[in-house]
Amino acid sequence: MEQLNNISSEQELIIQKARKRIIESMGKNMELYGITQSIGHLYGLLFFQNKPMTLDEMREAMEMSKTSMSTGVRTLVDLKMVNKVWEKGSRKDLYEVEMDWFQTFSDYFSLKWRKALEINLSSLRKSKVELNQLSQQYPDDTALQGILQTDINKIDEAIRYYKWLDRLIDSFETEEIFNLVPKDLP
Amino acid sequence: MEQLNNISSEQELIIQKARKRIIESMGKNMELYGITQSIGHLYGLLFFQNKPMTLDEMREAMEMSKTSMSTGVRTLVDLKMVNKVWEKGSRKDLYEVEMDWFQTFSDYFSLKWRKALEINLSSLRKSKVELNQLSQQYPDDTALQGILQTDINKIDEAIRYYKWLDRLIDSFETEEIFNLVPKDLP
DNA sequence: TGTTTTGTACAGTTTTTACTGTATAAACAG
DNA sequence: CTGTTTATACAGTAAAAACTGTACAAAACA
Repeated sequence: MEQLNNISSEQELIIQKARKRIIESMGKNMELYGITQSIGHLYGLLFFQNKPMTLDEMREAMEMSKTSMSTGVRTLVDLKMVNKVWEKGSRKDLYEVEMDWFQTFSDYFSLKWRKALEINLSSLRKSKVELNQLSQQYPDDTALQGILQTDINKIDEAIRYYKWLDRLIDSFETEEIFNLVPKDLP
Repeated sequence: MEQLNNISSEQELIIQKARKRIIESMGKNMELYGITQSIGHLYGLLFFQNKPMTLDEMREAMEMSKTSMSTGVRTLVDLKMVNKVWEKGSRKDLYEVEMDWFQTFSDYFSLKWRKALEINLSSLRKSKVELNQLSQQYPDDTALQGILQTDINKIDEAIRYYKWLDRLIDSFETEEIFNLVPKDLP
């Protein structure tokens, strides 16, 4: 690891232990971000690396295959948790963590939430149209109307929720959320 | 399904199709809530059921084992997405969905986020103490101090992020979030 | 109390996901 | 252009998760 060769091994041990605690804690909790424990661990490793890392360095540190490092780091890049960086002279790809966790957090949940929102909202609306058409077709069928009204009410309530979620996501994407819930207390 | 026997089979078909689209859409997106597709599907089934359901009814509708229904519905109850309800006369357990999706959403993410927050914050603080101690022990070792400062800065930035997340979760739990991002636009 | 019904623990099976090693395509240096 | 290095596609294997059926314990009823 980077400049740790300038200090005593006793000191290094303490630092490594302190880092390891955090890295493993990250690894455990990264399932929240839908990533596996070992990819979470990889993230933690990159977090404390003070320079960009190559796939071979990761492979060595993680004691895993290069293929796993390649797919793992790609996942992290897709989630914008890690960035690919360029360094002249090196023909290896280099990666480093995105240090802005506020950004990472809002990127991740914006992405996931919006994906679910779009699919669900589209289904809800399509079904609502069909039920409304059926309703207009048999306006005097009270049994039918009762059922339809129940379903349409549920759909409307769901749509109401998704409209709210849409605005919440907007507040993440525009960073308005940091006005509403400030990064630091005054 | 409940009162669907009072209407023509042609009408029922349209309703079932409309429901099915939504249920399957839910099933697909429920992985966001860390639940499997079939449990998501079960949730969707319960969503359109207009009365509480027993395990046996679920098993029949889902064409799955009763054991799976038992574990599946238990997962949903743990996540507060489904409630166990009591009905005199029946000695079977009955379940129905929590219809307040705002509540479901904030319960789920409060729970998950807070769990991760507590574990990570605790590791970060513990490691920070150790690094600070090491720093005070060798105040003149510039190589060491450089490394320590870098690590401590990272830890501080992470702590800053978690403090923010803590306040965000608070706003979910106190429902203050609905003042900041209102459920309905005026 | 004994009898019946209901939910779940547990072990075994199937399916899915994570991971590895090799083979190959793409990128680069000379 | 040729030779070398690097990342990844792919097929196979190992590990994990989802699901099932049986067997049993807890609860409800008579």
